[in-house]
Amino acid sequence: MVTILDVARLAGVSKATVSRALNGKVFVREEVKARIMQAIDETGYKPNQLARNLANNKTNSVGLVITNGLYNGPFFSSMIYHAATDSEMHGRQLVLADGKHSAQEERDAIDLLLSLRCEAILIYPKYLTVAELDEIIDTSETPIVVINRELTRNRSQCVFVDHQQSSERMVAYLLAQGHTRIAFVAGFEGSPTGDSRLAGYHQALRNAGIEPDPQLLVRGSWSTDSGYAAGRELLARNVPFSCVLAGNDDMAIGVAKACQEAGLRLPEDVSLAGFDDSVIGKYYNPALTTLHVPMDEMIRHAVAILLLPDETPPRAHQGELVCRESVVKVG
Amino acid sequence: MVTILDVARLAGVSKATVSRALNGKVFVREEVKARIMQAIDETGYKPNQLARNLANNKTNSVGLVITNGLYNGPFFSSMIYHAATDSEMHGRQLVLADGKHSAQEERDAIDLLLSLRCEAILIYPKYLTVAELDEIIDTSETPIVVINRELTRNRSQCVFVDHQQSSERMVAYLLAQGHTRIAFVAGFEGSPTGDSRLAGYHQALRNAGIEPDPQLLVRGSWSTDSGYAAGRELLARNVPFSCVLAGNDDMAIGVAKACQEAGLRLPEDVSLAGFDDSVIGKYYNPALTTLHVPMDEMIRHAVAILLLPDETPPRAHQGELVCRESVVKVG
DNA sequence: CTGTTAGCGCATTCAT
DNA sequence: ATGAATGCGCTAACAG
Repeated sequence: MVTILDVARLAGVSKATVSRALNGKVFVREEVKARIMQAIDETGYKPNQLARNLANNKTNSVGLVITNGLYNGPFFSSMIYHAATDSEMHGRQLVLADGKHSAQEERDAIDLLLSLRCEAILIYPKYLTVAELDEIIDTSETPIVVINRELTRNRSQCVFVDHQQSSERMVAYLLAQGHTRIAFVAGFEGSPTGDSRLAGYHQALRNAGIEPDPQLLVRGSWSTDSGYAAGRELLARNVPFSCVLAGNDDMAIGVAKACQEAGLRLPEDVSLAGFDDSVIGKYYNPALTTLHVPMDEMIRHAVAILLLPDETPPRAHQGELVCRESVVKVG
Repeated sequence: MVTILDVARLAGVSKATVSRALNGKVFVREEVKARIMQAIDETGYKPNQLARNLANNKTNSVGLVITNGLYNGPFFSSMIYHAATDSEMHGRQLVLADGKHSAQEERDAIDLLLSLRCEAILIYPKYLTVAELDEIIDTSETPIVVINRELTRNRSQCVFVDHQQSSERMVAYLLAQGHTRIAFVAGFEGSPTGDSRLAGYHQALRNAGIEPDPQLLVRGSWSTDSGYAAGRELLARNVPFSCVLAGNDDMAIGVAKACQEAGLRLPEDVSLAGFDDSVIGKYYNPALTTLHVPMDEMIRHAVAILLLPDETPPRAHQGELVCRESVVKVG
């Protein structure tokens, strides 16, 4: 491996001068600089970022922890996209770490990023609880921001939308369209996002004086496949409903498939809605009514909190109802 | 920052002993080890991976270069997913770098990963040509594997499928269904993948004695939005066709939207097919006929070439025709 | 403006 | 089995 010393010798200067010529903070005679550049060319020298980082005690990188199984699918791909874009905008490199399948592994992923000396860490938790996250942030010297959880103590270290309220708004809209028998495809049992959306569904129904029918509740696990399975389960129960609200768009599209296989037409026979506003919903036939989650805005905010803490006040993010063709008026 | 020295002092041993206790290659008395572990606990010591990497001259990481604008969308999300999974399977960490918007920036991304001392690099090129990639690989000491290009010299350093042949098979199938007026939505001008698929389309038509009609060719840029625009453009030309083949599934779904808006029913009035076999195609209504690209298999192979070069013979990857509902027989 | 010296935190000789 | 010394490649004082 060719090091800075090789370049220095070839150029007939000291290591320090090469370093200075490269980093440009201190002036180096043009003539010397030229010799150095030529030596770099000849040797094919590439600075060792590792050594540089160690000497500077900084890495210019931000870490992102998400559960591997979730990279797939439009939601997380959009998240990685924005995390990478925004990091680079601040001159930082994004490093991914896998939260895998347990709270412990999510901790391990954070530790890995910490040991890599990332300047800041972004986490979209799946298993770690709010209490655990608060604890981790309390004891961490490097800034950590949590996406999609409302923390108790470190309220400025998180970005999120109010899923329950969003869900209430969605259900209120469905009710306003005349639907009273609204089925709900929940997410994972224990998923805070899923639970909040479910709670919003229940709340909105009760606000309208409707007692939720447990027969109208099925569970999926966020994927399109699971939505399809949930849809079939719902249909097999043979209970009447005029509308299905799925915990996210992916599942909604799975439900649509199940309905169509059963000979139901969308939206004539059954209305359908989801959450997240993923790209496909816009192009699906019928175009999917959904609740937009401003991922771009949230990630931009999260990265700003990490990297420019003084200039970044906490602020709320709002979901937005997107009405398209998949929901029709009834009654 | 708590270092190995703090731990050593607290445990009343030398840095070397702590290091040994941690790495486990050399035996350390159980009793001493216990003291060290306790000291680690008390101090909250986290090894500095940077320093460790520098001392070891290895990083346990593999880099992935792709163009940022492409992270989005199911195709690349699946790629990142598999790259991360397979890397971790080999005990390596995935580091993303952005190829941005030019060949130079793709080079820069590689250089960044090189300077980070990644052990190996994976690149899904967009701007760099085969000749340039061959040149880069020739002069690089760290292994580089190119995804989705057939290299000229470094034939064992790339994984790809034959897009032209796949496309020919697809078009042959469409012809066999009785379609003779088949429109084609190409990708970027100059995209090797897009050009190969287009070439396959032309070849298959000529094989069947049909002269390609330029009126049936439109261009998109891989995104669903661009497919929609291309679809509208095609319809505006007012030329007859019974089938549209899009350069990828995303664009196919955009085309579908355009057709439906024009009052055409799928697949009764127009058949539709794509490439890639993205998740949504399976659930789309009608389910999309497509050509499966074995991304999982290709990435697994690529990572194996990088990390286990001796055990990994080069081999061809095959696309596979997936016939679903969006294409119907005519005539 | 440039050379010399001293670390950054850790792993790894060589001693003992 | 453990300690002391050395070096990984680079940057940052400190001199001149």
